[in-house]
Amino acid sequence: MIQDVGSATTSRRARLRTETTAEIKRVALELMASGGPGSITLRAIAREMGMTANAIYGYFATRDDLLTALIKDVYTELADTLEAARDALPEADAAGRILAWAHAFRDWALAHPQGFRLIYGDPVPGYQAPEGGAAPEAEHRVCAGLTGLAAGAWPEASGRYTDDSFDWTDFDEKLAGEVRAEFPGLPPAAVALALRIWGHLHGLVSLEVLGHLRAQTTNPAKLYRNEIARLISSLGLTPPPATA
Amino acid sequence: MIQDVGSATTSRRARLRTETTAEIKRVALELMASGGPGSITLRAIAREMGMTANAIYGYFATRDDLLTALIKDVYTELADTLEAARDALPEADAAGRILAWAHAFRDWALAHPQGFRLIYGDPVPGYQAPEGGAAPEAEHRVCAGLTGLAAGAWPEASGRYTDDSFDWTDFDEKLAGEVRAEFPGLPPAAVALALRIWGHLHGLVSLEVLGHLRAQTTNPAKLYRNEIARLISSLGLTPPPATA
DNA sequence: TGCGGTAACTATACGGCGTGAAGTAAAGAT
DNA sequence: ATCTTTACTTCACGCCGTATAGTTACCGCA
Repeated sequence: MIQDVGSATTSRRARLRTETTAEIKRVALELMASGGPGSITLRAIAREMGMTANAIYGYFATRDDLLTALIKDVYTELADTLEAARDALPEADAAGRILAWAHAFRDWALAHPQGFRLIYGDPVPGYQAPEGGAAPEAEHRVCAGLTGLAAGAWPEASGRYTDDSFDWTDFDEKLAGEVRAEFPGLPPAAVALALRIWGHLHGLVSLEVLGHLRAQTTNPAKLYRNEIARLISSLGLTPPPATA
Repeated sequence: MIQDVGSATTSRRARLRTETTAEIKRVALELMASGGPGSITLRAIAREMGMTANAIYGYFATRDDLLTALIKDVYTELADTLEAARDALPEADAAGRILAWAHAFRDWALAHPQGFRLIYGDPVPGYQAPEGGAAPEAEHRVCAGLTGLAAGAWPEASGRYTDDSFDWTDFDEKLAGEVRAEFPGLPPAAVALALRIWGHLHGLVSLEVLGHLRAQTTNPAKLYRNEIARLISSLGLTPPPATA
């Protein structure tokens, strides 16, 4: 059973440490999946791992630190999923990419409702997000990805947004810089469009996942499809034929 | 100091009971306003009232029951606010009513962020909403109010929604019944429109209030105004001139 | 006027929570 | 072989919701 499993560059200690950290997060996500973000508890995690709750303090300074790490991981996974769905279609297919992104978003949220709550809901009792949100990086990626979608649609859509009076100073400096570097010539109105798209998608999905739509419609999927089709149309693109 | 303050129909006991119930809720809302929904605690309420935590069990069977009552109250207050803002303008001014409703929604959310979290966020640790949401009635009112807005815009907007394939069975039976009674001739596509409008507004406002927009835009108000203007335009109505 | 019922409230207790302080045993470094 | 660091446990504190039992004060009725 004695064998060399680790690389030579990391010590055995560091390896064990990494593995234990990963296990803590894995167990925490399991608890969340079965009981919601509120059931992420140091004591429950420790119980599951055959440890004492205080042992976790060797890996995370506080429960909120653990939650922050989890939020970052889950949010990053969401961003990966969305970008993968978008990049499965050619850049030229602007409408298809928006459609793919939007459905990937809803599908992910329905498949991981507790993860969605963790990211977008009020997470847990007294959790306070550390300065400017827990996962600004992933949030930024999502926003930049949406701006990419808007940029793809801009040739057709720009004519409908000439009366917008947005300015680069209306947006986060870092975000604006990235967008201007990646899409030269794209006006600030396109970023506003991206954020509005985010609002549309997030609004319907969060209402659905958090249960506020259940009492109104029996067919949230149809509502969402309709929303996306109208969104694509409003950009001057051709929506795909409706499917049941 | 001895005087008759209550009405003859309610006993002194019942009066005190009502007052105490109201005080519990009032203190709970104060705690929420200062520390978020998570700091609504039976013990904290009792402390504030100079009582024992267990005394509250005489008024609410459980902490979740209290939370449910609070959600209902706050949601009802929101619905009142929205309807009042809408009804301040004549029915003929469809665009103005949508505008008023939308801004009342955001203004309320920004003025009562903790109330917004209570209603729309994941409320508190282990809170489980009792069968179909805590405040189905207020939720219904909001939805019906939005449908009223859609109905007001329908003469101008209907032409853009002829290709929608919504059916009355796509919506909650009770909601559909009310809508058909109040707005005869209004097609189910108008209810879908109302829900989509809700999604738009809720999406941007919840992103802003829950802090997910802060890292992207420095001017969420402008973004929201733009969203509403485009929404009104997309209905074939004339948006009001933009103001700073 | 007095008595019985009941409503309102307290006292005590249990288990669970995050977290701090102190101690222990094993692993690594020298 | 000794010293240091790491991983972990034990104990403790003050929070939490809530169950059970006991106490007090008021109300209606004789």
